[in-house]
Amino acid sequence: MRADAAQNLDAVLQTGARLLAQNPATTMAAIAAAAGVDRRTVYRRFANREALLSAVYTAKLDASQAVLDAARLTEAPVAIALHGYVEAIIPVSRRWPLDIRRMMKDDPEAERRAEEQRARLAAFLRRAADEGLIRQGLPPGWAMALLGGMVDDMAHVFTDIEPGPAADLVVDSLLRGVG
Amino acid sequence: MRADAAQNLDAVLQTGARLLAQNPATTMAAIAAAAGVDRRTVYRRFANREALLSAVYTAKLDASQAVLDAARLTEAPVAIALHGYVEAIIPVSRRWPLDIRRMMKDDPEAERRAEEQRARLAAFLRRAADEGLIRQGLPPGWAMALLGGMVDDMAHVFTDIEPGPAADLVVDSLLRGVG
DNA sequence: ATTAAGTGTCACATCGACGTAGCGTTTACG
DNA sequence: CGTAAACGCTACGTCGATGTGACACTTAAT
Repeated sequence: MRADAAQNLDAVLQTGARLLAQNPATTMAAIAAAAGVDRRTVYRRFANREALLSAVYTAKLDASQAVLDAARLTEAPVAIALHGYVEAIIPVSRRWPLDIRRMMKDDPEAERRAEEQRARLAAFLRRAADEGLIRQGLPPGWAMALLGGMVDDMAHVFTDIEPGPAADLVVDSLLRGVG
Repeated sequence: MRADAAQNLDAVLQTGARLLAQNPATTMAAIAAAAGVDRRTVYRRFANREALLSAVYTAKLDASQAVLDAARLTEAPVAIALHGYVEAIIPVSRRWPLDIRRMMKDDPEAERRAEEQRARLAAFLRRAADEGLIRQGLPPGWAMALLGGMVDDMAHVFTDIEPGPAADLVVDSLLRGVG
């Protein structure tokens, strides 16, 4: 692939992720215009809208999978692993601000990968509970829901906080609250 | 208005809120079908799609405003007011599961009311910080983001937890965390 | 029972988004 | 340089959603 083509493709993916996050009904024409390319160029890379969506999902899933792989969730001390994971996943969420749950319903492969990644995180949080970092007796999934929500807020609302301090605040708020 | 007409209108509003929450691009025909009504009937009550959307927003804003009015946020002890507010807002969020931020961009009046309600809640949380229930030194809006996220999770993910226990868990997790 | 309000159905026009085609031009890369 | 790849542009057909109109029917309320 030619260098300019690769750059255009990346621009389309990035821009598409950003616009589709703001409005899942964003048109192909709007994405093309915002990416600075002709509408026809988008169709040259992606056969149809579905294919573009799928490519954006894949890009996000690849990035978050890389974070999971690097976080040593099963070996490292839980507190360390938790902080490292949060600090690394925030930039990914900022670069690919898509809402997974809402948009992947019609893409079974993406749904499968997302579910697998959720399972890995859930296993880690179970370990955290077993080792006493997280309290027992909570509804299953509650800690994960809180963690996901805090990460999303940090990624998309408090956009001017760097990943490091953001992870500090998320971990502290999750474990000790704001009281 | 005739009684059956009122019932149909309510069904359209309820069904519309539910379907539009799942998918903001839900078609008028789908809403009408799910409400058990002909498409033409929807257009008799609401001049166009915009008007239906606006009516759904208004219904949600009315309900949440009633909760704010009843919560005694400026007089009651902060811990009591917080718990009461959460317990009362969860059923509202379940009945009108719309994502405010994403959908009201083109309805200035709804946006204004939503902003006003956010301001009332923010003022309450400032009082909570002044009185020591919430820690100082947090980024502005962080406590509110956490509270909103927890309420949404409780309303739409943990749907089988009653409002009372749900409020217990939200307040406890917000103030003391899950560590 | 009467009546007016409300509804369902068939039909129609409009409009925007999708996806495709051809053609001339630009540009990266050997 | 030369060339093939990539691009921009204009145009076209299709399709689904929106919104409207006319007419016959049911049904709530007096």
